[in-house]
This record gives sequence, structure tokens and C-alpha cells, in this order.
Amino acid sequence: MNVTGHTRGSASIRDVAAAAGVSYQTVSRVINGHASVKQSTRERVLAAIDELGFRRNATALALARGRSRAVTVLTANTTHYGYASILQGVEEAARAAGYSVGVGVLESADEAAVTVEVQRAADAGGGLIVIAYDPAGVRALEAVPAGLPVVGVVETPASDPTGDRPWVWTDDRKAAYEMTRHLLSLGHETVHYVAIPSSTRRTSARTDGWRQAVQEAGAPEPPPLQGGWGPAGGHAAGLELARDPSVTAVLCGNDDLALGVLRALHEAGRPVPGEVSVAGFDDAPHSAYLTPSLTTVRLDFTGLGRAAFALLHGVLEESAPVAPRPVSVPELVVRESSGRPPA
Amino acid sequence: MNVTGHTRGSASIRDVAAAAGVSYQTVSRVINGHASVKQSTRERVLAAIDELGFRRNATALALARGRSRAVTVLTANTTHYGYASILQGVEEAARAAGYSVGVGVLESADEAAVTVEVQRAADAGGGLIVIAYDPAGVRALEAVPAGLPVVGVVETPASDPTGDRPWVWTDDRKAAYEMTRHLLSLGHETVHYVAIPSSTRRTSARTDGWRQAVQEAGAPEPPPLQGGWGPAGGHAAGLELARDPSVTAVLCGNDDLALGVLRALHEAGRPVPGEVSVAGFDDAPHSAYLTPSLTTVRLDFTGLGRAAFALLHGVLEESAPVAPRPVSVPELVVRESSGRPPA
DNA sequence: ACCGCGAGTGTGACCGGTCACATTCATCCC
DNA sequence: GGGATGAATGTGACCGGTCACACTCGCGGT
Repeated sequence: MNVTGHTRGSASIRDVAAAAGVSYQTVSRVINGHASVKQSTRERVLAAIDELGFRRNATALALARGRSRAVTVLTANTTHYGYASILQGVEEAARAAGYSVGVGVLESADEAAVTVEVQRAADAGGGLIVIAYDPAGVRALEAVPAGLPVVGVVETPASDPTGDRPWVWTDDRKAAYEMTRHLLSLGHETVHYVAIPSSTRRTSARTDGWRQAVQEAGAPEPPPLQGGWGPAGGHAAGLELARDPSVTAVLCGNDDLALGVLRALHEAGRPVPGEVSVAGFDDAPHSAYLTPSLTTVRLDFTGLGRAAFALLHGVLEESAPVAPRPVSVPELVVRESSGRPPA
Repeated sequence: MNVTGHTRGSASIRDVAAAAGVSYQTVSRVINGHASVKQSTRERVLAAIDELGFRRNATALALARGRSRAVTVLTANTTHYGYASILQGVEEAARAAGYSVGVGVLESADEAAVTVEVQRAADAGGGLIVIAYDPAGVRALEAVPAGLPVVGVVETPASDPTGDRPWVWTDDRKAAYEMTRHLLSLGHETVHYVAIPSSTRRTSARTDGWRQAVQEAGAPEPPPLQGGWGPAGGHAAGLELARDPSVTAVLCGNDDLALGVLRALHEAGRPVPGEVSVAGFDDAPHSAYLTPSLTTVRLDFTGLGRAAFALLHGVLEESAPVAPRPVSVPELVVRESSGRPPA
């Protein structure tokens, strides 16, 4: 069946050459649209290509050309809204630049597992984009062997443990600060905080922003609750907060957490925003449609992804190395879930 | 700086060989863990590898070995919960099998654009997995050139227009049927349906299942509303349904639509499930935490992704070709948003 | 002393393209 | 008429690995 005797169907450039009665180089010229090929020859080659179903082997091309035009995105999860949006942004920019994108999921934050995964991504060739919002990601960023082109998507540059590499970020600290101030300005005595897992040993940017606002206002500073990533964690934290009648405002590390808190408050019979105000972080697509709709901070995740790619692209192509900078200014979105405290 | 004169830092197998005073073949043996290498030699090579920071070039390896161990997932969106979960499932299975996974986003359903994207994915090498739940995906599946290993993730096999290729699916038709019957069994006179965009010219599997149940029950069959993919579409459809006092049960094509419907009913002052029951499809992670929590159908998306990869893997490795089969039985999850109709 | 054998190592070709350079041949110009 | 010019095409090496095979030992068996 396999006429050419090749691995998998596809004919090579030399098969085409033979069929068209020219040299392989002429075929190469044709498929690259090189000018100096006689019209009649070109047509003959094109016909042969068509007949043999030739398609240029990407692997060989990458090897010959020297560079692979590929980036791999390393992330703890593809399902989480923020992560998925970053990935989408990277893909968008990569596609525009003619790059292909790969994904690697960091299944566990375990040192060894992460290292293996980074290795795999590394020998996939091309550059690396690591989403380092969580422990697994941060560890992955650390595990990237020196000399490999990599860009980290981090919470904040200050908290980045691998200071000598490019990164992109949004100003989460400022956003959390602003949101906390907003809640305080509504008249709340203080604002409680339900945290996402911090990406580093130290505290997170969002936590910092919240703390700063609370301290500046001279308000009491309740210990942040750990909520994990999903609504389940938020729910647990929410039940705890609901028990404390002094709680009137809760800021959550992301919208999923906020959803869990909302639900817990509902179950505990504490109306939102009547008794308690709740705010989230991320502006996930469903947040506007919750009841009550969620006050939150809008982050431009796809923009972040695009910026990450742009940065990496600069490194890979050795063109003007784009300077790392905060990518976007998070925007407060005030909806129904926040309001004045009960009189 | 660049001692070896190579493209990008990394030393080749021959550089290592020179440094260790052996032939390149011996180096190859060492990095492949071949047995017959003298211990002392092995150590010398390993030392050289370490010193030069050698890492094996994936491109060259793929070329030499003949096959690339890569799959590309083509999808209209990475952000949507179901799609993202399928991707995650594919990645999981691919990783376990030593494959790398790429992503291509189909930005528009436009014929030409889709073709371009398929081309790109095709010459990325390896196999293809196309998520064909929507028009863009279906078109992509159609545009895959013959002879390319591809697996489609489709709504239902019957509605698959390219019948000669392997595919995976969940039995959405049955799931919609069951859910509709469930709602009818609660005493609702009929069930209205808010549809996701159908993947084909014809009607979709979910719509079919709904229709069948309604017809079997001899209930009136209201025309399905088109809702799009996101909560916004559901919201619009919901507002329309809210105006009709005879509406007491609404089945939605996915959970996002259901969320929009829920919101619309709330705005219209129609309590759920007091006056209207609402059911979704997918069991997205937030659906359990909505208020009211959402009755829905749980689909095993990651399992679907894993199955898609398994199928493709079988094709690629030419081992026992796994037979296409429905991957999982969707499961009804009854929560607060559904109940008896008002008396 | 000779052969066989297996451990340890090296050589050449190859995967499927690209690149740099060489070649052929018609044309143009002085 | 002869060299310069340039269009059209071919040749060889190369990218960085792998594979198939050949080679060189040292050693044991007969």
C-alpha cells in the first residue's frame, strides 16, 4: 500500500522532485514561493505535490531552520477561569506571530513532579510561559533550567522569587487595596479577607493590598481566612464568617471563593448586601449574573497572556527585548453584592 | 560567549562527544541508558553533559525517530468550562503516554479561517483532536485533510457529518431525555428549552432528547429558544420566558445559559423553584453553589478528553484500534432549582 | 594456535527539510 | 566573437539526533 515506503503516508520533497522530474531544491523553491522558478516548472511541481498529497514536515523544517516557533504554557489547571483566559491570550498572540502553543498541566505541587513536567516542557523546544499564581507554578518557575527562555505570569514582581527572569503581572496589590478602600468608604468598620493559596512562602499581593488599606484606615485587622481556590473553600470560610455578627464586609481572593461565601451567608440567613457585603476578584463571566450580582475586580487575563507571549517573543527573536511592566490596571466593578453596612 | 557556535547555547551530542573523548554514538548510548557502556566511560560522558549543559534536541529526536508524539487540540474556546475540561483530560492522558499536547483556538467559524487553523495544526505534526460541539469545530473536523489521524469530540455520532472518522461522545440525547422526563414527572405540563447553538445544520442531540421526552408525554412542544453559549444569551431568553405565565419548567443547553435564565426570572420576580423550575447541563463547578443551587446533568468532560486521546493514541501507534463508543453515562443531579409546579 | 563470542566502541547513512554555492545556458553589449 | 550578466536549476553539506552495521579487543573452549 505504502508506495513511497515512508513512515506515514506523506511523501517527501524528493519524492515530489522525482515525480516532477526536477531536483528537490526546485521543489523547495516552489513550496517557499521563491521567485526564480519557471512558470511551467512550477506548475509541474505543484501538480506533483497535489497528486502525492505532499505536506511539508514541520519537524524537519524546525530542525533545518534552527528554531521551532513554539511556546509551552505551564499551568496548574486549564479549567480555572483566569488560567484558561491567560492560555487563550497566549494562544491568540502566538497564532498571530506564527507560533504554536503547547500546554503542560502541573498536576501536583510536589517538587519532583514539577521538575519532571518542566523537563518535558523544556525539551518540547521553544520558549516557556509559566503561570506562577500558585505553589505549583512558582515551583515550576524555579525549576526551569538556566538558559531556557521563559516568562513568568506572576502575582506581583516583588514577590517573585526568581528575580532575574522576565515576567508579566497585573497590579493585584493595588486592586485589592482599592477594593478594600471602596468597602470601607461605604461605612464598614473593617473588611474581612478570604485568601487564595499564596503563591509564595510569604504573603500574597492581594492580601498585602487588603492589609494596607485596612491598616491605613486604622481599622481592626482580622486574620485572613484560607479559602483554597474553589467555591467549596469559600463556602467553608463563609460559614465561619457567618457565625460572627460583627462581620459586615468580606473581600475574597477570587470570584469562586466569593460564590462560596455568598452561598454560605445565604444558608446562614444573612442577607447580602443587607447585612454583609461581599466582593470578589477576577470578574469571571458568571459573576455578573449571580443573585446578588457580584462586586468584583476586573482583570484582563487574556491581555496578560498576550503580554506574556510578546515578552517571550522578544526574547526568542532577540529583537528589542520588551521591558517587563505591569500589563493592565485592574478595574473595580461595583454590583449588587456590596453596599452600606446595616444601620 | 557562544563557544560551540551553535544556534542557541545548547551543545550537541557531538560537542559532548568531543569533550568526553568518545564518539557521538557513545554519547547517544549514554543518554538512552543503553547497557553496554563501560562504567568509567559513562561517567566521563555524564560529566561532559553536565558541564556543557547539554540537553537533547526534541526536534532532531522526532525527526530521527520518525514520529513526533504530539497531539493538537482544536477548539473554539479554552475558557468555557466543558472545553477546558476536555482539554485537561486530553493533557492528562497524553502526559501519561509521553505525548505533548498543543492547542489551537478557532477564533471564527468562517470557512477560510478554520481551514487555515486546521492547516497549522496539521503541520504541527502528530494527531489531531477536534472539539466539534459548535459550528467552528464541526467545520474544522470537515476541513481536516484525509489521511491525517484525527479524533472528533462530538455531540452525538448520528449527527456527525464526517462519518468515516473515529470520535467520542457522551450520550447527550439520553441525558436531555432523562432530565426532561424528570421535570415532567414533577408535574409540569411541559418543559421549555433554551438551546445552545447547534453544531450542525440539523438539530442538536440535546434538543432531540428534550423533544422526544416532550412528545412521548404528549405535552405541548414549545419552540426552543436560541440562547447562545453564555449567561447573556440565557438572560435574554429568560426574560422572554418570564413574560409567559404558563412557563413552569425550563431546560437549558448548559449551565451558563441556566444561570442567565435564573437571573432573568429573579429580575422578573418569578421565584425558582416556587413558580418556575430550571435545569442546566454540564454541572459546572459553580452550579452547586448558586442560589438556588442548580439542578443539572453531570458530564464527565475530562473522561471524554482522556477517551479522545486513547482513541487517537490507538490510531497513531497502530496498535489495537480502540473502537469508538459513548464514553460515559451522564448523571442527573437534582438540586434546589427544580421542584413541583405551583399548585 | 585458532576460532567464536560478546562486551565496548566507532563509522556511515539517514530522517526531511534548508542553505550556500556551483553549474548551465540564453541574452545582451561592446 | 567573447565576456559579463542573470535567470533557472542542480549539488553537497548541514541541522542533531538515531539506526544498522563494522570493528577491535580479551577471553574461554577445543
